[in-house]
Order: sequence, then C-alpha cells, then structure tokens
Amino acid sequence: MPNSHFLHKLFPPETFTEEELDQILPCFEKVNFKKNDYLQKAGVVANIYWIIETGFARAFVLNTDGDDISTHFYKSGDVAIDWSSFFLRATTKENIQALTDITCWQLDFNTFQRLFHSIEAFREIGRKRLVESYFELKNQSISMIADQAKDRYLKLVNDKPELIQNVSLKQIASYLGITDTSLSRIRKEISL
Amino acid sequence: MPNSHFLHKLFPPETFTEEELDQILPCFEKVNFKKNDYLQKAGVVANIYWIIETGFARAFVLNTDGDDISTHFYKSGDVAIDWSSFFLRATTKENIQALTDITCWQLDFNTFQRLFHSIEAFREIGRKRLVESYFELKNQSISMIADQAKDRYLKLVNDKPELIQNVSLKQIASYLGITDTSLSRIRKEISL
DNA sequence: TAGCTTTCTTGTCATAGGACAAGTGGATTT
DNA sequence: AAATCCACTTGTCCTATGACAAGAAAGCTA
Repeated sequence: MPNSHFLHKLFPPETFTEEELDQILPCFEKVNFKKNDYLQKAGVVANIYWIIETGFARAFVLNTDGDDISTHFYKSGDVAIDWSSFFLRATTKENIQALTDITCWQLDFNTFQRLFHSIEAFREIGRKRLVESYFELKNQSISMIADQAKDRYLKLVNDKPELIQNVSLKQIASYLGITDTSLSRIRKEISL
Repeated sequence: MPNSHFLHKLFPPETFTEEELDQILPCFEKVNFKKNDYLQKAGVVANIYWIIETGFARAFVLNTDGDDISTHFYKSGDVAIDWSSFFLRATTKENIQALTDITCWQLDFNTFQRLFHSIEAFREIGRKRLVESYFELKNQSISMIADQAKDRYLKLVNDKPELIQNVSLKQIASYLGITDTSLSRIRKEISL
C-alpha cells in the first residue's frame, strides 16, 4: 500500500491534512525499473510523473550528430520528468534511463491535474518542485558561461558526490559540456 | 483602466469567463519605466510579476569577477521575472533593466497567489508561462553544449531579430557565453 | 583462465575562443 | 569645432578544450 514512509516524507503532515493525504497517497503507484531500462523515450508526450525512491537515473538528448548529451541526473527524492513535455503536452526530446535498479512512485497526467486543481497544498508543492528545477537549470546554465570546466566538475562532485559512483565518465563529461578525454585529464590534474 | 486591448490578448475570452476577467484584469497596474531604469536589483526578493507591453528589457547577473552576464532578454508579451525568487521567496541574484522605455502591467505576489489559487484557468496559464520559460532555458542550455558560438548567434538572430537593434554587442556576447571581441569577429565572418 | 568488450587514460596535434592593447568612428558635451 | 566618450573592430599572442588514435585497465562471458 502506498501508505509508505517514503511518500509521507514528500507530503508531510505539517503541510497536508489527513484527509488530503487520503486523497493523494493512494493515487501513487509503485513501480520498479531494472538498470538500463528506459523510463521514457524521446518522441512521446511525457504522461507520467515519477518520483524516485531508490536508485539513480539519467536524462539525455541526442544532438544532430547523434552524440548523447546528459541533461540531468536524478536521485532519491527527485522528480524524473521532462517538465515541458508533461505540462505543455508536447513530444519530448529527452530520454530517461535507469542508471541502477530503481524503485519509484508514479502518477499519470490526469491524476496529477485532478490533485493539482483540487488541493491547494498539492499545487504549492508541485509548483515548488518545478521552480526548484528551474533554479538548478539556471545555475547550471550560468556556470557554463562563467566557470571553467574544472570548476564545474568540482562543483558537481561537491554537490552530488553519490553521482560519481553511478555515472560513467563520458556521461558526466557531456553534462559538463566537455569530452570524456578532457574530463579524464581534469580528474588527473585534480588528483595530483 | 486595465480593460485594455493588451491584457485581453493575454487573457482571451475563449479561456476565461467574463466574471473571471472582472476579477483578474483590475488587479493589474500599468507602470512605465525609462530606458536604463531597474525593474529589479539583485539582493531583493522578487515580489512583482511584470508583463511587458512595449519595449525591451534585459536580465543579468554579476559573476565573481564582477563581469556582467546577460541571462535573458524580454520583449512585448514576456513576463520579466526571476521565477525562482518570486515563487521560492528567496533573494534574487538577477538584475532586470530596461533597454528602452517600457510600459508594463504588474501584479504583486499576494495578488498573484490569490488569483492562482482561486481561478483554475489563471493557474493553467500561469504554469504554462513558467514551463515555457523552462523550455527556453533548457534549449539555450543544450545549445551551449551542442553548438558553436556562431551557430548560437545565428539562431538568436533568427529567433529574435528585434533584439539585435536594442541590445549592445557586449550584452549579446555575454548571453552567448563569449566575449564581445569574439562576437565582433563572428559578425564579420558572417557578413563576408 | 582466457578472451571480449567497454571504459578510461594518454599522446600528438589542431582550433575556437580568450586576454590585452591599440585603433576607428559615431555620438554627446562644452 | 574641439574634446570626450562609448561601442565596436582589429591585431597579436595564448590557453582550454577538441579530434583522433593508440594503449591500459576493468568488467563480463565463456
């Protein structure tokens, strides 16, 4: 039953009434993915809102040369979703793939909408998650302009040390906007 | 009176009932800024939601070396705001400055919240605007990784030709993540 | 344990873009 | 008109990072 400890952390009793939780929690469905499974493939309209409970995932797009560029890494507590596709009902260019075995809780778009429009606290928390993603993306974006690759890497290691264990060098490199070769050299330089 | 043609375009009668428009439109206040005026300075919590009717504005941050980096250009119809500061109630790092004389319509945070939580169509359109900003930022961010400076510039010229008339070379260059010198050379190369 | 395959490292050389400094030309002030 | 200023251009040289190719290491599979 979705009366789990994990979801209670995401929807805390300080913010939601018991009644609201009775409406919200049963809507979530627990799902498992195996390492390398795709949660979402490019070309579809994102219709599911996934909250990761355990494991890691990665979002990536393919550029015109077919190179794979990591756009996001997800860990426990994160919402793994292409916000624009989900909310604008447009086809996504992003793939989301499990980096490890994953358990998560899902909600489809219509259910999300129903809760969003009927429960004020739900929409506050939903909007907050979206805006936090926006904030993170903007910081990353400014960092691409203002910082050297080495500094971006150090920042990433500092902010999300768990990632380094679960993500290949090449996938991290494309997220930082550099080649795997360069990242390898940066790592070497740092370790000296 | 805010019964203006402009606001009606933003809140069309297909989407809003007459009654809803009577609630929404009078909340907007028309404001003018002179060229170079600041709509917002870094360090405050963004408390106003501005929709530009005429004119252009620019958002920028200062990096640790004190260099000015353009983060966004706003034109008619755009919402000039730091979403994260406005919704997370945190101090902003962004400055928003008028590039030309500007007229716009403003709403404060509390009024926005009241409308957001009481009118379903208002929150749909509000969320849509936020998500569209997210989408644009993500595309810009991927472009920083996947494209050369020259291509980013050509894309910008193509997408927002009006900007080129109103924004200095240096301000465009920092938005593209390059120096004014490089952008000057890119322009020369293109014109050949 | 031997063979594959994938991931990471390293070498060499090439290039986009940066740093800095010196113009140029148009606009504004006196 | 002279003086000043600002935005832009151009020259020279430099550096971070890319491209490509050849190892080395680390997992898997048999």
